[in-house]
Amino acid sequence: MDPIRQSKIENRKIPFKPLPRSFYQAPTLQLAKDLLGTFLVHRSRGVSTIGRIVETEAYLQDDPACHAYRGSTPRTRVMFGPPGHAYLYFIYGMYWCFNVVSAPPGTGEAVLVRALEPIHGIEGMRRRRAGCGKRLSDKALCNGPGKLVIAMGMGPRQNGIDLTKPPLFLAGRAALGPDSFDPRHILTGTRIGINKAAQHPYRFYLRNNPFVSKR
DNA sequence: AGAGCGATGGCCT
DNA sequence: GGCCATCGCTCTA
Repeated sequence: MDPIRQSKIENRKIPFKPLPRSFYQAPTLQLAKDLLGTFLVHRSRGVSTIGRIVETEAYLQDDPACHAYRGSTPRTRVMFGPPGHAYLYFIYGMYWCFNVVSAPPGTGEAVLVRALEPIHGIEGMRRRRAGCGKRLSDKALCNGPGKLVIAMGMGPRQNGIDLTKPPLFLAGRAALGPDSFDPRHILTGTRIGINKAAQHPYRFYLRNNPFVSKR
């Protein structure tokens, strides 16, 4: 995004409104595509951090790669709850990953959010992501599931919370105005970093988008 | 540009 | 005890 447009977005009063519960009632594979182009908004201590979703992965109940494949456990309990809630899990002893719970209660499915385009609160993102002391580029802030959780100021506290109201919610594709999204730009591929059921085309991302984790 | 690898700790069998 | 929906660094090209 060009710097002029960027500063306009940074300066405007935040008009973003939460999507309703009905948005999350689509089948999980459909929801994974519907989430592309929507805005993840986190309001914390009076400031908003916003990223636009550019890459997702679907995890289905009958899918061996899905955490819920073997049924509900203490960790996966929220995946079996109502759709439109946050599921965050701890991975590799270091990182948290953010999912949108989908499917009706009793069915354990979710969509992993893998990458965001930074939209608002970018300097805050850079501060939270600056572990090594180097200044990260905008492209490097949210191009991975562990990275975006850090950049957005999220963590285990958000596990299980309702995404249809602040402080953490999604806003529709039109939030920046009409024509800011073209569904024909959605590409499909295989999921990243898994071994089981690796052949399923359950990854979705935007063509030529510089903020996805991997082309 | 891409392969290899260590860090690090919870979860589940 | 093995696995893991990751990341950042180093080494080779």
